[in-house]
Amino acid sequence: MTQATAKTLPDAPPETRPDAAALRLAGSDATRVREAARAHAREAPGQDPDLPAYDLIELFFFAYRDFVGDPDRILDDYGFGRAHHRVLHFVARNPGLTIAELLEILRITKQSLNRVLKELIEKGFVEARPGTTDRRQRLLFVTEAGGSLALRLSRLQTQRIGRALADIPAEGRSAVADFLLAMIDPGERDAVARRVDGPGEGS
Amino acid sequence: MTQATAKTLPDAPPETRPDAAALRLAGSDATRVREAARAHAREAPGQDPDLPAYDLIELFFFAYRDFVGDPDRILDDYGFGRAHHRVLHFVARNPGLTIAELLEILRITKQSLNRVLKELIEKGFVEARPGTTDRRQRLLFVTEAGGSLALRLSRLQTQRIGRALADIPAEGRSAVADFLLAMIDPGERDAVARRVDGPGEGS
DNA sequence: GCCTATACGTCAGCCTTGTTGACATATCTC
DNA sequence: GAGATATGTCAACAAGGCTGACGTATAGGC
Repeated sequence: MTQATAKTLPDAPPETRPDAAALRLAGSDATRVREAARAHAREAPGQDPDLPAYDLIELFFFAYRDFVGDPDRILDDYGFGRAHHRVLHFVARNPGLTIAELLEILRITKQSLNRVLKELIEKGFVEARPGTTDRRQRLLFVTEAGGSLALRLSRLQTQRIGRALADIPAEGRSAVADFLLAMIDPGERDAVARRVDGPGEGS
Repeated sequence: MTQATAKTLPDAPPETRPDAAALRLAGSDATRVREAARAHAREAPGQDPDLPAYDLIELFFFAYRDFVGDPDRILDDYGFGRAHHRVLHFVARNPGLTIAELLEILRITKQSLNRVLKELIEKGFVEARPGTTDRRQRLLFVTEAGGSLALRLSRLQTQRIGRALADIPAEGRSAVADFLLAMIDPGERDAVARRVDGPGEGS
């Protein structure tokens, strides 16, 4: 997981690439240009696609890396990876989830899902029961152990989020949530929004 | 394989588990409790670790997935993956970057790095030159093609970010940046902040 | 001018987690 | 009863992490 992007320095087109030293020790001219571009980018963030939002791109990258890093360490003790985490999380959050629904959420193949799901079941963290109305389906639930682990991992991540939000005023906090939601593909935004707040019930 | 390292998996007594139907069709009592908890979580997001911030956890997950999904499609045409993207990005952003520095940023092993870096060099997207002061080092630069690709990918991601920020007021935007920065491990926050705005120069 | 530490490359093998393709089984629906 | 659907499974493969071991060139201290 994990990823980033790229860039050509606005003031340094690659073909004109000066020497290494020259680039690194770029004089005050280049510095001034860069400063101006940066200031502009701050006013109209992402509005001008010619000025990539390098700051947010990289912040997002590093933030996400640390965000998933917390659980990773714990999962390791159980012999689980991120894939297990995702499955465990969504099953915990959506009791009675169907295989098909889970595949839809995770967007992986059933073979990939089955590998980790099988392990979660064998180790007693997840349980599958035949559907009541449609007995071909397998409804997924976390066991007590699974629920505890899922909760523990969620709390870990929640703590990091809590620390990050601590110094942010209320309006800023909703801006963060709005931003994250708006980063999602428009087509699935609604589905995610619905799933995110209150999966247990239509409410 | 998956072995629970030196750990006795806490057994999950299936008998304690409530029935599937009971869980899914939880009555209005449960619904009311859930509503209350959700409202509370909105006021004090992440402050109470007993109430996981499920919304932000999941939003972050889905947002990041779509965020890296854009470049993925393009990279595919070049036979590159996310690993290539990361390398290309940081080399483009930090001309003259050293192998050691890149390893530091990416936090992967040199063997992993070398695999993708070699491909990027062979395909003419990245170039390595011996260091001037220390000739053991290899200073990395993007070629013209590399710069273009990097820029193209950054613009793609910038567009998504721009759309996401479009409806967010100025204060909210800085809150987003603050949030992302604060999500990063405190220890490396400074290093990232420095790298993020203006890697070319100490400025 | 050595000698050691450092920067980097490389070979070999392993793991996780994703993929495709083909096929099996149970159950639902018409 | 026939066909669609939900799921499981076998086999093979790829990307991108990892460890361990070892090789080479250069820097730097003495």
